[in-house]
Amino acid sequence: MQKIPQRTVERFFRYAQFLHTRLDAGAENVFSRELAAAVGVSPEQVRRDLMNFDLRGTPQRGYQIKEFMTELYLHLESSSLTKMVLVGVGNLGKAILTYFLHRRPNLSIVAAFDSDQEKANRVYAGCQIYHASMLEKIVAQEGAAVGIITVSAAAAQETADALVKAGVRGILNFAPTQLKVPEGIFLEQIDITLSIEKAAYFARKTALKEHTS
Amino acid sequence: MQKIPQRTVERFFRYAQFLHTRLDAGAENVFSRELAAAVGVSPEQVRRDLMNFDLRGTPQRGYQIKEFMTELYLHLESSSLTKMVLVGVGNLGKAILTYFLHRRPNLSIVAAFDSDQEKANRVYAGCQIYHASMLEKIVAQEGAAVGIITVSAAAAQETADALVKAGVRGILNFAPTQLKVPEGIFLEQIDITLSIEKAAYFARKTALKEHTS
DNA sequence: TAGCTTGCGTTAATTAATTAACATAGCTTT
DNA sequence: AAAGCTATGTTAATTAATTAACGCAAGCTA
Repeated sequence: MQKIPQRTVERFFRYAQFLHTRLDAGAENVFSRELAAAVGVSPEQVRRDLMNFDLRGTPQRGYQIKEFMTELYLHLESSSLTKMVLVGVGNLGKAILTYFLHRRPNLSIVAAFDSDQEKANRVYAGCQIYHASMLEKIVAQEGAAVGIITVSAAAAQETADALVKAGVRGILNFAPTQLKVPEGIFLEQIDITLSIEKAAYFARKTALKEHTS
Repeated sequence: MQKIPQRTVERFFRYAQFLHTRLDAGAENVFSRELAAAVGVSPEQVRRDLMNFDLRGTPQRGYQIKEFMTELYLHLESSSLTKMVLVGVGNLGKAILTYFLHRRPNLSIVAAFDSDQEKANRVYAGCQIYHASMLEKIVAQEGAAVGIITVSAAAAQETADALVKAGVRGILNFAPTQLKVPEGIFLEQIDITLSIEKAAYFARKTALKEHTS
């Protein structure tokens, strides 16, 4: 199986999401241009992505949605359960716990951690919260594959180190710091503040363009 | 002034963040390799980015941090205040309001909106919450440039339409749907669920690689 | 059944972005 | 003051990703 670039994988998940709604709506077939419109890319890009699959479409009908989804799930390996943990039960952490609760059947946040003794030994959104000192033990015990970091920037690196040490293979970092992780560990950074700043920047630029044109 | 690609702008903000900490630590100069390590890119990339600036460094000293920051702020236009609004005061919306409160001096969330009558006419994290029906009026009145969408996927598009109609030029969308906005409006999508799925996917891939190697 | 339409599948071209390479100028050292 | 070291500034090369182009097969129409 060939390695698929990150951007393409993202689009795969979006295709899957859209196909799900189409299937619920009773549709059996779908065209590349519909997928393109739903995901915000060009039809050519969709067809290009589909070269990764063993899937044939036809003119007039497009692709069979069921076949398409079978192929997608095969590649995305969504059939197996992936366990995740969350570290840092602040506002953002709580939001993610609530938001993500039972949203995806094959993904589960099996434990949360916080360094605050007050927050530990409680249950939030159906998720058990432990004290941070228990992190390595429980992550290893559960065999969690992904760690979600929602602690402060100052504590993010040591949290990441602990997660890696405990055996996770992927990290999703919401703290506004660039983390260092060993080779082979997947790292995704989501810096909300940075995104807001970026949006503000380009919004201003747009304003400027209107004035100068 | 030449147009700067989105990726580069992101790095600029990260440079700014790092330089701020260095300046606080009493440093006066900085090398490209230090910036590179802090931001997670190569030193060549840093120097390449700096070609956008009118800034000279020297061997042995690197770049003068103060000059660097002056140049950065000039390009990022961080001196002017940008007003933003947030729509959807759920868990995520509250997290962002709290998280972002006074974090950046030149960015301000001036109002929040929710379709729930219960939530309206209250103040959360120092931010006035209005009923959604007030959106267009207040956005236009305040001259907000950026809208942050933290409503459900179903309500996201109509929210975006209303924001655009009211005059915002940039939108940051946290709802898991691809939005359509007119040409010239900046759109940034942050799909947390998608990112989590992606992290799970690559974490599994990494695991697989270890078995087969 | 012949011709026409339509949208797929693939190859090619273009564009963007990253990485590498290297000449240059400033500082240090002796 | 000359030689050597160091990290910059820039150009070139490479790589990745998107966009365009177009032949082709499937089904519809008459």
